[in-house]
Amino acid sequence: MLTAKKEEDITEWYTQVIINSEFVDYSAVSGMMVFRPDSYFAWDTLKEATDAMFKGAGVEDVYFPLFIPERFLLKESQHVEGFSPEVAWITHAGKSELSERLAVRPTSEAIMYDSFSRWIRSWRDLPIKYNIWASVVRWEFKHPTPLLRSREFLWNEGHSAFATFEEAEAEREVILGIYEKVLHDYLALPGIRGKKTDNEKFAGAVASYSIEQLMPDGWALQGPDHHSDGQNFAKAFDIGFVDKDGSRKYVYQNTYAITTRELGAMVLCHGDNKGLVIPPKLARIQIVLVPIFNNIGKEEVLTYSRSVFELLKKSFRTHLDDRDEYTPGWKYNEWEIKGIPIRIEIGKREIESKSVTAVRRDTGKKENIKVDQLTDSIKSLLEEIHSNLYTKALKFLESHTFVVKDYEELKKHVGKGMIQAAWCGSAECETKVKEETGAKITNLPSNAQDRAKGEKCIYCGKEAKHIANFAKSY
RNA sequence: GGGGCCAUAGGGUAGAUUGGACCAUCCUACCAGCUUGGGGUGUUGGUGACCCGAGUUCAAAUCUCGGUGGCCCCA
Repeated sequence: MLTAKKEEDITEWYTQVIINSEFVDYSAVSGMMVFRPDSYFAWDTLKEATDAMFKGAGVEDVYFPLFIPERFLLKESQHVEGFSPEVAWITHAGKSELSERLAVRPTSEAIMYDSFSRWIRSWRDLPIKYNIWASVVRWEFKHPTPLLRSREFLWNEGHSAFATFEEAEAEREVILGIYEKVLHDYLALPGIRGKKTDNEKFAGAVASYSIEQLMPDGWALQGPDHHSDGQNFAKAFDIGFVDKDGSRKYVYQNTYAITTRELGAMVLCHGDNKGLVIPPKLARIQIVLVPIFNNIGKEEVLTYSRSVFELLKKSFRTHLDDRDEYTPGWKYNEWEIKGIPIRIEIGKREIESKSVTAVRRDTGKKENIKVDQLTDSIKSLLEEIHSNLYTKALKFLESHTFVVKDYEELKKHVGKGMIQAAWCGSAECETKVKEETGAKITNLPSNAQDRAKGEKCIYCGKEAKHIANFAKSY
């Protein structure tokens, strides 16, 4: 049972929902969590869908070691600086101390690029478009939250190498397009695509782009991202090739990722005071059948329920909840906490009218559906649920995106949503705003940049170069 | 990075100020049975816990120190 209300205490609500729904659990290791069947199914589905799109874009899956020799991690200075405070180290094997410490990967550049440097010889070896599905460990000292900030999380790590800067740049559109499609089609979540500022870019990158998402408490969460590494890593790891003209050049590289954090975003955005609301495509169980009987009509109801179950099972992930020890009302509540998209109630009335009663998780609306139209009706109902979830999330994002012209106005909206304001591009102004308001620049929204012309910086008043999206951020 | 609060069955709690009567309270969960069944049925019986280590004491869930873990606020 949930006691916290989402609109009153969202952090307590979040904890109660993910635990009580048996979505995830805490583990004995601080900051590290357990994916139970429902959350792992959702991730696995997301992963398979993303992977299929990657493969469509010519990306190949590989796997690299979990451990990275210390000397590799030290090769790119910004990279080291960014990650070293959070690295977990392997120092011993059994009782003997290792001659060189091994880092548990916080990200895989250092181990992958050592191989890249040996594999790439000629322009004919390029481009390389590799991806690994893996988990990484970042020993965060901020208070960990399951899915949103875990010390170990699952993700994809795309790593590409190109002969030219132009080719590398062209990849960004493809990958971010895939991520937006995954967010839209599977998680039913919108986002704001844009460039990160130099302060906020990935450690070692030349430029980072992200999809920023807005949570119901008015805070922003960084979603999937894509980084242009330029030749930084290529120079540090000596990834060179002989070009057509006979000269030796360094490759241009990109990296990109989507993580299990998205499941946290899904919980926050779609969930309600009854529990989780899982978008149909990510639901391990899409439809749950609850037979309603008393001792007299029991067999009849169960027989009818089983026939409906056999029918639905052919097209949907369906579960028949014929447990005898719980009442229908109890079952309704349980499946609602778990966020199952559709509940079907079957009792005497439904048998008489050769129908079922379907109840939507997202709206709670009940409707009677004749059995001979069941498969088609359920199919469109699931689609409706998905698009309703997306539309609601999009409306929330739109109604909580504030375009502001002066600093006082910006301050008023901090913590209440995305705040778009003109910015001169200086790190000083960015830092001052963050210090004074707590809001940072999440990114520079791609679709808003044409509005920067003629505007003045929200902080210093000098000529603006960008429209920046300010928000308090997870 | 700084400050504060907390730790008792699977979950939530009482017991602590005043160390003893506590083989530790209550709700929930779990197991067995009966009952019930269109929004968390009722009932009987049962299972299950004092975060870890050291100290003080005749006696520690309770006091002291250390550790570990969790939560909140500020940067």
